[in-house]
Amino acid sequence: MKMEAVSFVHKDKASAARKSIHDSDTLIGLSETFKMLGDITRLKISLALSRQELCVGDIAGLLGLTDSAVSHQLRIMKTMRLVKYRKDGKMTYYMLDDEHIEQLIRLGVRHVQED
Amino acid sequence: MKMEAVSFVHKDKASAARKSIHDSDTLIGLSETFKMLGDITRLKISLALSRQELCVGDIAGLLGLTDSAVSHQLRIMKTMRLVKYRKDGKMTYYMLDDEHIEQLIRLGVRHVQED
DNA sequence: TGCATAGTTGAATAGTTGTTCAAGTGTTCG
DNA sequence: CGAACACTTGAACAACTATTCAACTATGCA
Repeated sequence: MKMEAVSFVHKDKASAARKSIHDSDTLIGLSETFKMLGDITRLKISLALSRQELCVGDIAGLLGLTDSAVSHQLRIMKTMRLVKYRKDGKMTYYMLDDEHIEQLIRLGVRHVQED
Repeated sequence: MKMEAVSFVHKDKASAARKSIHDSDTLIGLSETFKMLGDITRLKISLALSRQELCVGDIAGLLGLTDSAVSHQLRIMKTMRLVKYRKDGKMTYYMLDDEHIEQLIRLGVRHVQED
């Protein structure tokens, strides 16, 4: 017989756990940041830009993708503030927008390579 | 006139960038790790488990999901080594498998909350 | 043994996402 | 101006993925 819609086996643990979960906005931002790095193309782009700015064509050549595919991803990464850009004549140079991204990748590498 | 299939505007920068890109296995592992945290349900589960172990039903109750949905995600997280578990009678208690995950989330929060 | 509880699993479905292709913008240079 | 270059954009398609539902296993308890 259930007296409530949601029954917990461990009410105490559950309420402690609830405190660990951030507000909805932070949560959505967090998952979107991880989603950005969860795609292998965007991850490669992030790594390629970790040492220097690059133009779209160079990224495409480097990763074996079309300019269009790269441009689409860069647009997403731009709106998510992973990259910023500067224009110089015909060229658009992209660079990482945030030092956290590099730290996230470095920490991720440790997770993957240990064990 | 193109003399090669792939032409770079900046050959020097491109070759420098190439060095920043990890081997294929690391890259795949990395993107899969980020993909795990990129889903908001798995992210919430990770956060819920960041302070204590929980059973499937409590996670489901906490997050407003069915046991089944949680179980499916936990299976994926288990194979990706994000969580481990112990069985005690009817119950299965899940916990985080790696301290890197918590660090990744903390770093991600900084990225999201700082402008 | 029988029944409730706790969780797992497989199939199906609905939604999301990454790439491609074709067409477009804006800039440089002769 | 006109052609070439360096992207950008929108639509369409294929692939992937998260949840649901129903059926199933396994344990505990009366």
